Amino acid sequence: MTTTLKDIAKQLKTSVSTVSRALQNHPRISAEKTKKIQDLARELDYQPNSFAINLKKKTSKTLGVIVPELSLHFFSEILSGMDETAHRNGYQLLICQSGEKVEREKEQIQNLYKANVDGILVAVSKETSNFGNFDLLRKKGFPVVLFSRTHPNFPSVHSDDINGGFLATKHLIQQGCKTIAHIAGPWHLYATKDRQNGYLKALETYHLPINQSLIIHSDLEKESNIEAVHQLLNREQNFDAIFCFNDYVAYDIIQVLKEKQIITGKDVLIVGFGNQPISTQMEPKLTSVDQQPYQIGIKSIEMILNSINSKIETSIKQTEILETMLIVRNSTYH
Amino acid sequence: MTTTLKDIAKQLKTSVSTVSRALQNHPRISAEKTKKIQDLARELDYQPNSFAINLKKKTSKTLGVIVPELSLHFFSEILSGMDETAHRNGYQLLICQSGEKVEREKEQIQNLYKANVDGILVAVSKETSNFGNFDLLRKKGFPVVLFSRTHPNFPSVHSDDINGGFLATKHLIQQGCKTIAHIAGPWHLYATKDRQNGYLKALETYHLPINQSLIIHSDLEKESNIEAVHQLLNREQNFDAIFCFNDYVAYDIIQVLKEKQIITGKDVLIVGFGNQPISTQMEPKLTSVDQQPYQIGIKSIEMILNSINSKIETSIKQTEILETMLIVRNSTYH
DNA sequence: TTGTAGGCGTTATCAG
DNA sequence: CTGATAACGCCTACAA
Repeated sequence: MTTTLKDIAKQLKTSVSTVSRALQNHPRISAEKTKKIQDLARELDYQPNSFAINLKKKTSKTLGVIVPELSLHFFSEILSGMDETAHRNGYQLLICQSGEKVEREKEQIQNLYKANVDGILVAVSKETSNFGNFDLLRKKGFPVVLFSRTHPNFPSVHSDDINGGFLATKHLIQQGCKTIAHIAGPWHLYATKDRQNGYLKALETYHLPINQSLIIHSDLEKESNIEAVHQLLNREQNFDAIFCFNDYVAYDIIQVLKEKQIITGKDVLIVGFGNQPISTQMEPKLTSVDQQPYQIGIKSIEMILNSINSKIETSIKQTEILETMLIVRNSTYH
Repeated sequence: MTTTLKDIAKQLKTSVSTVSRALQNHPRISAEKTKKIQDLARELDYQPNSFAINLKKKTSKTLGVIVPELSLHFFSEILSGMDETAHRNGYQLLICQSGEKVEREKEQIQNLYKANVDGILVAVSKETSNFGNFDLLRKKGFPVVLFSRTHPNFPSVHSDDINGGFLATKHLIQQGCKTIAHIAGPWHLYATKDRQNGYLKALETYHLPINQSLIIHSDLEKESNIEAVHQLLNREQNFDAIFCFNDYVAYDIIQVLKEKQIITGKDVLIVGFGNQPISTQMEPKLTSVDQQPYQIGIKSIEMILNSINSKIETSIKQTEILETMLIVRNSTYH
């Protein structure tokens, strides 16, 4: 049996409320009695029942987090930052994954809501195009923060992908490249537009022609990536660089180039995005844009705690955009 | 305001208990009334208050999980399996990390315990040598399952590292290697002993001499790994293969060999352990022992649910050992 | 300074 | 079939 306030009260022949107060160091309880109570509590290894406290206080000090895929390094890095920050603030994390399925995502939102978490953070699944679920929550004044995979209508934390795309492309231009291709992601991801816009902006800024046939969209699956390079290779016009939507795309691309005896970093320069572990593990090491996932985690928690703690209208649209930076490695540097 | 049973009762001029029963499809409530109540509940978007239910039922349908590092792929893969299985069984996961610190681990155990989770799963931190915290919990009859980083006195789920080491070494022997070095992990990890024992067993089985100077321990940090190869290279006697404690060690080793113009897969064969993404991303691709982390996650949850649901003494020592298998790639195959 | 009483939202027991 | 009533463990006016 776990010990309760009542147990302590009974043993000390006092009342539950006195015990409760003593344990909270309430000033109006005599020092003597307080000590006695606290000692006994320690002795009996008293643990306040969180259910009762939650019920009373209507708060669980728990936040729900939904990620598409727990095992994607980018997300686990974010979670790491979240965990750190949440704990520093006395919160715990109820973490679950959507598996990139809208249905599952919806279900998880329900679960978390039912579990009475104090707020929900989510990186939306690839499939999600309808944000009704989130809107419903917000309508109820329930704190929601989107991170990484976001939507302009919600409080969000994500990296500055536009500038990331710009930096990547600018770097290629400065390395002397004239014909820079871009393998873009699927349209429904916000990041796709942003990275592509950064790419376009750099071309404009440095007065290079924009050629739509140099922009190829991939659904990010391996086959699609390979198909994308082939498309580029089959054009009559040559290219001397590729800015890839992410590091995994870059990896796949480079494998194909290798087969064709095209040397990355010399014949063709490649830049990835995400600065994932793969970028330093592959050969050649990949120049990539860092997104500070750990920081994304920290900022997301801070934002939601902010909206939980301020009784102010939580619907103020808030967006935190984290700086991206280019990490130069051998794939663009000979 | 969120709606409660009382609200519904009031509107329908009935009692709270009737509403409660109707919502649970209790057989002794008239079909008509049940329908009316359920309809209104849906309309008002009634959500049962989990705090109250938990308080009443003394169970939270929540499991606590502690991992050393959320962003290590091996663990996030395990978590993925856990999440899947937990949800299928109606449980949620409170996930946190120890950062490989005993202090932090202890704190997290306390947090989870206070949060009234129904059980705790943990992969112990590297620093942990004293299992007192876990013993305390077990003494109270509190369900604890260790996974991956385990201890023989507790219910555990981990991979068959002995056989993994055996398979890896046997493979090297069958590839014709005669002088096989082993870069082992730090002693306090159980896996270290197991993998090394597997290695020794294979040498014995195939009648190869055991040479202690071929076994070098590393603390798994990069410097330590590099130091380890150097030690091997400086021996008077040559070696033709290295079985590494894990894939990251293998990666570091291979980098050093490359610098020395020693060709992996030809001059020296290398086997890693873990079959992590890095093993297919590096060049050459690494032969490695797969540990089925996703399965570890599944089995761990099943084990703890088992001990939660069976009122039988939870202290039955239980151990689930998952099969390992060798994945052959270019680092041992020319 | 301390105790009593009521309530948080649900469930379960016991009458009716 | 339905409705009080108590209880889960804790907190907090309000009294004393």
